[in-house]
Amino acid sequence: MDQRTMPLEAETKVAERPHDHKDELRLWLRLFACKEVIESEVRRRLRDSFDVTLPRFDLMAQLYRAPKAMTLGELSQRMMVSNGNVTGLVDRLLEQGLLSRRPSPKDRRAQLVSLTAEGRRFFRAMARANGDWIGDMLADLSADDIATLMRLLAKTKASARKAIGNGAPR
Amino acid sequence: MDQRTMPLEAETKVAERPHDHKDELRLWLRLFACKEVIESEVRRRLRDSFDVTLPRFDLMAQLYRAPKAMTLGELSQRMMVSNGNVTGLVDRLLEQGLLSRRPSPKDRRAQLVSLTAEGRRFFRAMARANGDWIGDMLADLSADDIATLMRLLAKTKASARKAIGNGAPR
DNA sequence: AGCATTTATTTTAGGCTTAAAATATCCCTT
DNA sequence: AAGGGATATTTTAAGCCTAAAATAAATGCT
Repeated sequence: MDQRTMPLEAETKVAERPHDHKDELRLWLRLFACKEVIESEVRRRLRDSFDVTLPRFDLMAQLYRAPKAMTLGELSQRMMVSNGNVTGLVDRLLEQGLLSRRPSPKDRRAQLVSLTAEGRRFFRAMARANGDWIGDMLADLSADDIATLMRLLAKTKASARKAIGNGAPR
Repeated sequence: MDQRTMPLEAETKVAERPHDHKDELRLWLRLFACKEVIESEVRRRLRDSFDVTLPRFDLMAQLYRAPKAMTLGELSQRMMVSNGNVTGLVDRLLEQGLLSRRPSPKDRRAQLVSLTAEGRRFFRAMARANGDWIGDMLADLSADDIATLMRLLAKTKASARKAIGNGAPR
């Protein structure tokens, strides 16, 4: 990388006298707390108003926005959760009559799931409420605040991915 | 609020033609995704390097930073999780010898838990590693970026709390 | 003292989540 | 066509998490 200034500094920075990362840690804690406040309220309202959990809402959102029926594998990828997780969620949504399931015509291992008519209606109602809730909760942010946050959170995510290895492996 | 233009607009805004809150929703999704990238990596590394879960790490952090031993109730309040949750976490940490437990001298219902010497050693090692991980993951953010994010995330949290009822009930 | 209320904790029932193992099927190479 | 590796899904075991009910002890009121 970039070692135009003081090669010795570059060495000692990591090995000898690491910073305490205090500001970064505080930022991480604040990010987490911020997300926690919003998420826990969304979960509570989904439960109270619709008797539904956030994971089920997320799964339905994926299906609602998808142009076609999806396999469980596609669902688990898009939701960024494990396969086994999706199996259970789909089972429970099937029981509720919100999803339908049919074997994939191309692959006998796979199954295609999609929302039923009732599932679509139900999701639309939830999505509208969810939009209102988020709009309310973020109402004190100006358009500028939102734009700045969008930019800096994208930068944050990119930085993390880079350090992790996703997106720019060392 | 600000109604210098078109008082009618202000009325219809909520009741009749609510905005779709698209920007707010996108911000919420990005905040969530950002947190998810960092958190899942921290969980993975805690497991791989220390064979420990994030909730156990969090619980130990509370005890480490506290000046005195704490009751389970205090723990659950500070961690913002349910009482029953703490019961299980404490059980498992006791099994591992990282915590000790004694009856409260003042209240026979309550118990005081604190880190054992081994628990303190172990937590210090984890905390150091955790600080390094977060420092690495957020390395591309400038001091300015961090300051701006701290400010706007505080504003975001305040806005959400206000809408929820915590901090400025309607 | 006696009784109701509150508080600290545990238990219970149910759902979410993962990693790893097990199944079933597909696809490619020979 | 037969075998071997890849892929889609389910199962399993373990842990996290909550709300609500159950216990046990403290507190307050009369």
